[in-house]
Amino acid sequence: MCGRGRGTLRPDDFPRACHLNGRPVRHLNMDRYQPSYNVAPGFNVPVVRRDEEGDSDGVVLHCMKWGLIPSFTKKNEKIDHFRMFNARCESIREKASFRRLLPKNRCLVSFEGFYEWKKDGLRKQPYYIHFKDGRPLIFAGLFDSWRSSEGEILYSFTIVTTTSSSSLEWLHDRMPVVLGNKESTDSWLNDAPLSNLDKILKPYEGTDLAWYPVTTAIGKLSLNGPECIKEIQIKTEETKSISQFFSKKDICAKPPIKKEPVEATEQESMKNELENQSTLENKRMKAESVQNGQQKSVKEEPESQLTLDNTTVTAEPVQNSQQKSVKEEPQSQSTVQNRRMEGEPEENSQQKSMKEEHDESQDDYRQTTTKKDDGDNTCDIYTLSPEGATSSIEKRDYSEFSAHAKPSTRETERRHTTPVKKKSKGADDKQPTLFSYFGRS
DNA sequence: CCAGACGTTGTT
DNA sequence: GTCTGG
DNA sequence: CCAGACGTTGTT
DNA sequence: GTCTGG
Repeated sequence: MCGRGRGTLRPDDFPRACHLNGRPVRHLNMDRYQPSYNVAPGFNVPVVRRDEEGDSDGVVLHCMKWGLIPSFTKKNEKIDHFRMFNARCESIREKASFRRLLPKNRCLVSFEGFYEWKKDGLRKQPYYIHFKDGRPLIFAGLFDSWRSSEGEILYSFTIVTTTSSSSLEWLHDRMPVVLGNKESTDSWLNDAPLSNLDKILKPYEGTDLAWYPVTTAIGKLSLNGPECIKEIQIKTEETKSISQFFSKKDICAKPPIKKEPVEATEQESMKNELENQSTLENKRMKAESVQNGQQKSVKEEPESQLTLDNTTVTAEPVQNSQQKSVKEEPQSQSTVQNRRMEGEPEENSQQKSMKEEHDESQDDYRQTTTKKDDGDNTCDIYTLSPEGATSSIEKRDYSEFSAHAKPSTRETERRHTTPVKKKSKGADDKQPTLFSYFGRS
């Protein structure tokens, strides 16, 4: 589990997401960071760890390789980042590779979301799991360093996993340890004693997680743009027949036939337009991409939205039946939450190289604000540069982050989200609004 | 004493 | 490095 | 994590 | 199925 994630945060987002406002932050190897919607083990990923040098309360935003390479790895041994990209919390105290890291080598890993493949017989359907309000997830991590034969020091980390929360059991039996508040992140990062570990290395049972199915094309790492997190409609046997009935051309694989919305609400169709637009743009900036028949079929299927809706409309199977139905999937339906993508295909890629070890003093955190949606969702995010020598930035619509927190459409949004104990119509849960992290800086 | 392992997934 | 197995 | 290969002989 | 590569 947790072998893929979305890592498109800007460097400045990490300390804030980890509730480290005001503390000195050193940057290490951040020039290696290449944001991607499809991050896998072997990638360079920024983690936050304590700074042993300098100020005692300082932290380091340190770009490391995902996939632990223990320090005792043989010099000649081939390094394999896929062997230990996860660490079972049940075994970190025993296993030699992890145990030694517990005292002083803990770190925080931050992804906006992660992907999990649900096995349905032969099919494997990936889902994207994220916070409703779009704030990043914080995982418990452990890191190590290894000296290669060339004298190079390789830093790497692993993500601690635990059993799945009750709301995600239907998807998978394991999930990353999600540190949901400042108390837990501070505890993991700073607490030397391993006595309190059991308290924080538990499945995240908060009600503010959400998920939806995404294209199976994310299996290929070459797909690494926003289309990775575009919600798709599940193809059940039923839907297949229906869509076949309405359009035969699908099987004949004709040249690009523009979409044919069999049925779509107003916002749905609008969403589709936006997404089609963005897809084109992405293709343009993408080096290779898998652009072929299959991917096309995925996006040119605005139809099939109808069937799934009945499931949810009827009633939320929440309440008590929830825990029993491990088999059944409280899975997706159409959510309005992901109306993202760039509204303005402006290509304002400016060069900005992140400097090593550069200390920033951007203390304009406004995370105290509780403003909801001010309508301004544009800000800089990092996008892949062809060769990754330097990171380029592109202006685009950032609503994908905050859209999840849209107060409107609450009822529909609630479907694919963590079941709530009580379904009182009033206020949603008590989770703090933190998406202001992403206000343009 | 030395030698060898040291890990996670998931498995129609 | 550190633990287990022989 | 997923995707893709999975082989030999003999070769200008 | 199993191994390699990303």
